[in-house]
Amino acid sequence: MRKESSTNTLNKENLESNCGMAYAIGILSGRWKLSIIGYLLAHEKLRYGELKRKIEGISERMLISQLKELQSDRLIERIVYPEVPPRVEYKLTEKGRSLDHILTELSRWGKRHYTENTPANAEQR
Amino acid sequence: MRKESSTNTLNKENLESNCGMAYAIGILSGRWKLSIIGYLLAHEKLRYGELKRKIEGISERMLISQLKELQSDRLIERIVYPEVPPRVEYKLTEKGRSLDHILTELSRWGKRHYTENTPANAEQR
DNA sequence: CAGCATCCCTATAGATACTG
DNA sequence: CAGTATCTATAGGGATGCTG
Repeated sequence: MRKESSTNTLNKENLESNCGMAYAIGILSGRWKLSIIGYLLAHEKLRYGELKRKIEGISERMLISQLKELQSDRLIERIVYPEVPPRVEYKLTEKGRSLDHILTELSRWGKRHYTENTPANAEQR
Repeated sequence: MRKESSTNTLNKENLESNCGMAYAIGILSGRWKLSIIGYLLAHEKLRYGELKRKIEGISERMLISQLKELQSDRLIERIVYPEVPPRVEYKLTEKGRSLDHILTELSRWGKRHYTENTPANAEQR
């Protein structure tokens, strides 16, 4: 797994029996990662600034760190154009794109269950 | 979405276009949720103490809170037996179990890509 | 046994200002 | 434009002790 991605971890036992899952989840569950992936699934290529504008609410710090993690996990690719007003584009890698199917299914699952959402113990908190 | 689950959020724009996904991810990305779901997929029914022992490393505080969230999202069901040494069992709901397929695929995806893991910029940090 | 309350520490992420 | 650097607040989560 990543060094200390911290948002989502599975313990050792589960890692052993379920490392694929742990890996997938570890990779996918940063605060904004799925936003980014989602936009890149829709738009093919996006510049840093475009992402920043689309994911309004995210700080530059977060955007960069999430992009770096995604890149380091080889889900996205960073393309630098050596121009004078610098230009950087991000796009999904083959690996990143290969998530499309699963994410679509997950999204479908979500849609299917989103409506029937009657929390059991909503009164808590 | 949940009130302030905070671990994983999608912003408004993305929520609109992708609310199913956001819902799914919001539900699934607590610190230990997938551990719990994983064990319940494997074991059908587990008592509080069993979970605590299996997910060694989790604190009671966390276990309870994750269980509550899962329950409140109707992924798991809490069954209380009115006995004198109290007994509580947790099991997946139909909804929870319906994730099996996707989680299996995700796990498979993870396994497939786990090995070919050569981080692009591992030297960062 | 199952779970809640409290204290407290640390990592995470927000804001802001700066650079190649 | 595309990031970095720093500073700080907050809250997530660990440890501990208590209760029905």
